[in-house]
Amino acid sequence: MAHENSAVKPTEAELTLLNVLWKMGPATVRQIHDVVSLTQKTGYTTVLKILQIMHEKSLVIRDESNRAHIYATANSQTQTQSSLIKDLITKAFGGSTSKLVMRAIDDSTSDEEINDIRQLLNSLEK
Amino acid sequence: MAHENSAVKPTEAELTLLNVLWKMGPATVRQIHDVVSLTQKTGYTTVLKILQIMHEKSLVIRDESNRAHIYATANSQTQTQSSLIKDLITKAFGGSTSKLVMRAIDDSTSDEEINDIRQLLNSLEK
DNA sequence: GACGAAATACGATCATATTCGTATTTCGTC
DNA sequence: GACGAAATACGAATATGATCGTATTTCGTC
Repeated sequence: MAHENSAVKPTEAELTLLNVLWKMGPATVRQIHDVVSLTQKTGYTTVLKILQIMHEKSLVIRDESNRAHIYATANSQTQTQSSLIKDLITKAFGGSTSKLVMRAIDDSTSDEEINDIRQLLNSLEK
Repeated sequence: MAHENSAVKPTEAELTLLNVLWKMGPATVRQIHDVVSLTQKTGYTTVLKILQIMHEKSLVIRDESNRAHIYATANSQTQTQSSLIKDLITKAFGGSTSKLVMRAIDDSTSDEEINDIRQLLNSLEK
């Protein structure tokens, strides 16, 4: 059976906030804005508005029991990453996961990263 | 020195047309529209307009020597794929290529694809 | 219970993407 | 060189995303 939310692809601004939430865990708008402000000049109400929209889309959940609502991601980082990769594979790699992986690896990856990847592959072997 | 076009990220509609051009090679608007029409109900002038915008953005080049202009991609499929992957790695994987690769591989890949990937890794070994 | 700080809610503005209708241009054929 | 088919050019309408100003609400403190 399909998930109701699996089709919702976050926009760029939304993804920025999801990244913050994945790093911090549940947080208030104020806390999220403080972090975002370190790297961007985005207004407080802009962050608030985007979070409200994300709530409508069920990209985040929120605890309204206190005055300052506490936001948290509705889906795990892993789920969202998978969804975004899947989308890219479909739209730019003709549906081929291996083509995406090969392109990613070809594009300058450090020896350390190559090792990480090889170990994962070995662990998949029967 | 930087490439003037390396920063231009195609939109979704644009990527659809790039896919057609990569498959067909240089083509007229008519030819591109015919292919797109197989899977979508998009008007001829819509395809034309998007190609014109892509030309302004230098995502495509065109030969205007004949009445029906012939469009071709400005960048290779590989370059564009790399650019899109890089963008996703930055925005959703904290800049880690190996994390993206691991996620892609974890997400249900066929045995055949796993073998393709492993062979690529072996070829990278010294 | 009034005040004020800090929060949310709301709505307007601006930017970009997408779509397509209509106008104009081009060129082969008669 | 006029005609018509088929192309491009142009502009408008619509949708979505991003931003922020202002209004309203909330709640602790006096």
